[in-house]
Amino acid sequence: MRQALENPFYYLDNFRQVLAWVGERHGDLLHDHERAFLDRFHQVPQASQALLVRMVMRKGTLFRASKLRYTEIGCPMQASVALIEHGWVETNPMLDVAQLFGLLKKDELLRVCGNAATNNQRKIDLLQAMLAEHSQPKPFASWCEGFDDAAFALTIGDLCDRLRLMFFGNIHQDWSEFVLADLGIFRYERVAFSPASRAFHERADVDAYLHLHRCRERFEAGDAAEAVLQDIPSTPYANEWLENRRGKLLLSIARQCERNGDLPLALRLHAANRYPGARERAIRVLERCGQPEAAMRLALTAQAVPESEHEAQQLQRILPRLLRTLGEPITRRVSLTQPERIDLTLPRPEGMSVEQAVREHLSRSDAPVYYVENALINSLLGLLCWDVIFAPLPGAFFHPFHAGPADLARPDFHARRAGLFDECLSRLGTGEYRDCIRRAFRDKFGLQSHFVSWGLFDEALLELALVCIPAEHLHAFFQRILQDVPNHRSGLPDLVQLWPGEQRYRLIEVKGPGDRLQDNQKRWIDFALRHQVPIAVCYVQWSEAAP
DNA sequence: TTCACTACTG
DNA sequence: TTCACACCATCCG
DNA sequence: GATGGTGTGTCTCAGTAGTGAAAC
Ligand SMILES: [Mn+2]
Ligand SMILES: [Mn+2]
Repeated sequence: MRQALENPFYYLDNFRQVLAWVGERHGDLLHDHERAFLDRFHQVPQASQALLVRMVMRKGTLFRASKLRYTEIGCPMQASVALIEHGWVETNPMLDVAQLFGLLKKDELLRVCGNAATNNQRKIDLLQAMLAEHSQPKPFASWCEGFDDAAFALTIGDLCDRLRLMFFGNIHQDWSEFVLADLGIFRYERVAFSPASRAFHERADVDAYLHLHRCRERFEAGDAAEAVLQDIPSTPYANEWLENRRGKLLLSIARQCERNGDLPLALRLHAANRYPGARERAIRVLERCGQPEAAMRLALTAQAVPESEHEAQQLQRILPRLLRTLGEPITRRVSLTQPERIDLTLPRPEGMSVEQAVREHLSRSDAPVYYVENALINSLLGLLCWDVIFAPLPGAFFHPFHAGPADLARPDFHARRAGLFDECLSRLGTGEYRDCIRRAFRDKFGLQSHFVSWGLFDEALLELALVCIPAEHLHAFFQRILQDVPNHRSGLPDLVQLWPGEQRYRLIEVKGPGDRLQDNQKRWIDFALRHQVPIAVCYVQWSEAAP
């Protein structure tokens, strides 16, 4: 049964709220015709407004009247009149064969094209047959003579995407955020950000975001790299956030060039890209096209000032290989201290992961084991530093549906809040951190946070963790994560075992047959060994052969 | 007839 | 729009 | 065995209706 909201036009209210919000805060970033839409929208009948919003919220831009039946709207033909007058919706649109296929059911398609098509073939094969036969688009009514139905095309989808982007500051949050929040499915922290807060300050930035997004969609849809590249600016954006997005897209396009064998283009793109990881790819491409000297030069440049621990780690593998290629002497790497190794032979569990099997095997009544991966440490960090993470710094929050600050993944995330974080983490030195975490757990329970996984994390585990994990360890964990949130929030071991009687714990990374430590896991292991954090790697073999 | 998958809903 | 694992190819001692 | 790379499944709110294809 569906939950009931008292207002059947709830979605229209939400849409109006976005229009008002954007009009108030982003009015100067709108063109005249866009502002005119905001004004005129309120002047059409309510049923027409509602029908438009229903279309905006649904997938695609083409709809049949028979599929637009809503009790609160009534007759869609009648409601569409005002929308067509304003040009927001087009009636009887031209449709090519592919669009027609999206609109009609299979038996209807067979009626439309009474040719050699038979009911036996699948719909996708029918499309192939019809594509060859009908190349010209036709209006819906011409395709479907004798159908008692009409078709509409939404023409303001792009404008609504723009408004949504200006409201949320990203393209992946959609109109359903409102109703999900109203129903209590997603609950968000209330952040006291200033009324002047907004996602964008320049229209050109909105344009650039939308443009990059379209380019990415084309690239992911299979458009040729060269074609997409022609539309991506070749010079950096002044806005650092957008430049980051440009760099990320260029990195994935250049990697596709690597796969296609276009190494010169890949190298050119990587070399000009400041996005993290691009320099490493440039080194690898140079290595691959037989330029070990150039690869070595770039690798040494990188080693002098590595952009991240990840890059330094890659270089430790790349540099010896390059030295060998160049015939230079290799200094053997000193083998670092290794984590404790556990070898287990277990019966292959059915319907259970290898991590769960090890969890059950190692669990004791006085030392339970939890399968937490990144959730435990990140959640403790998110709870202790809740108020810092949700502090209303300029530009960090600008709508009611944030699970974290907008600059969470930026390099200066920690630096911008250094004082606040220092003060917050200092509580780990006094013992008041436990009550602080408990209080956040109770007060904030269920509120969306990028750091806190409420589902994988209950109060029993919280108490055990607070008893068993020393404050100094928590401090070291948190510092490392905050130093580079996107790179360091992952790679933590699968399991944690807690001995409340002895106030100790250990982390256990499980490796089944064929699995091996990943780079980010190795970096966490190195960290743990440096900080005397008990850590083990558990290698599992199956005691019987696979059936 | 059943089942898998998608779009839609609040 | 994430993260971790499963699996494959290649190279090397 | 070490390394690099690619593909896959898991997430997504839970429940419902519609569609199309496979099972029977
Ligand atoms: Mn894992
Ligand atoms: Mn593991």
